[in-house]
Amino acid sequence: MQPACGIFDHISAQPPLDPYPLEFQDAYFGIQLHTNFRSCGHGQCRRLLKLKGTPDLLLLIAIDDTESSNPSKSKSKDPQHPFDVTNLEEASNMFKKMLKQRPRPSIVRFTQLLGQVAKLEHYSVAISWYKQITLLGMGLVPDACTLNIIVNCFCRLNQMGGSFSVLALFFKLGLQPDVTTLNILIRGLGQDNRVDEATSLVRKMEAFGEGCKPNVITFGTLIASCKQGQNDRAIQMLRMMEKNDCKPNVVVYSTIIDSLCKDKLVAKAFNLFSEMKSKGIPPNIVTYTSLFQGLCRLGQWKEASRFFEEMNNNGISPNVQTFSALVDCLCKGAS
DNA sequence: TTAGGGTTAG
Repeated sequence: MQPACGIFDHISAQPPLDPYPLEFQDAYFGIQLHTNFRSCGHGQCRRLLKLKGTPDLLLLIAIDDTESSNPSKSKSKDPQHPFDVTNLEEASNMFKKMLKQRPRPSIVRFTQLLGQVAKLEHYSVAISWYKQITLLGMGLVPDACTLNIIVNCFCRLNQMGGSFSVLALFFKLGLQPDVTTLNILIRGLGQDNRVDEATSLVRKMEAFGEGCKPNVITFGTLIASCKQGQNDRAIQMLRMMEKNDCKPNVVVYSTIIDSLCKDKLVAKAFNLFSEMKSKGIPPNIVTYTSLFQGLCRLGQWKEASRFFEEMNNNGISPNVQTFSALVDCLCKGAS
């Protein structure tokens, strides 16, 4: 319960988890109440609320752990081939089938399906199905994979209160969030224009325990959350990651280069381009396209043409984005 | 042992 408390001093969540600091004891019920209870009025939800503060949930977890710790039992249950659902209807049919199946499929199997639904961008559906399978009546207890998917679904829906409720649930269930969990939250905060909080979270990540050290994706996400006009901040973050012994890669550099080009700071972008090459980080088609577009937008056709040639000489072939950028500039009459 | 996170156009 302890590692995250300090972090919440700097992250504001929304009801029903106020006030801080969180004790986490209401987390499980909080998320149900937050997303389900108000609208559904089902008996199951009422029962859930009545159980608040009792050890029933823990008992249930203990029962589930006993079952899943028996390898012979769990192995025979589920063939582990991935689902091949291409649309929501197929996924929905599969979900209904799984609900009727006896013995009931494991949480792993349900998690696979939730992951597919989330990939299809049906985030609300994934959350709704998650709630169904974790209601006490079904007795399935989510694992860290399940929760990561749901944290991401809330983030994608721009419902950060829901995301942080699920983070609290990690602790409630004795699960360890990992760097990916936190990266998802950082992305969500950034999209919600809460870059200060995202930065604060990055600085405190290691307090979450082992496996939560910020990585190149953490910084890449944070840098990508800097909107136009925040290039200095993005570059500061680049330096911050280097100080943290985290080597920037082509994605990190390309993100900043693109942002500089969009702000017409093409010379600065080329400085970073030189910097990355001097560090042995080879630019890719994204890097080249951003710079090429930057030159085209300024109407620097000679330079653009020379740069296009350089790109080809370096074995990078233009793609549809490269040509679209060119066509767009020509149509808009940059000169 | 299943899944989840960062970059380019219009």
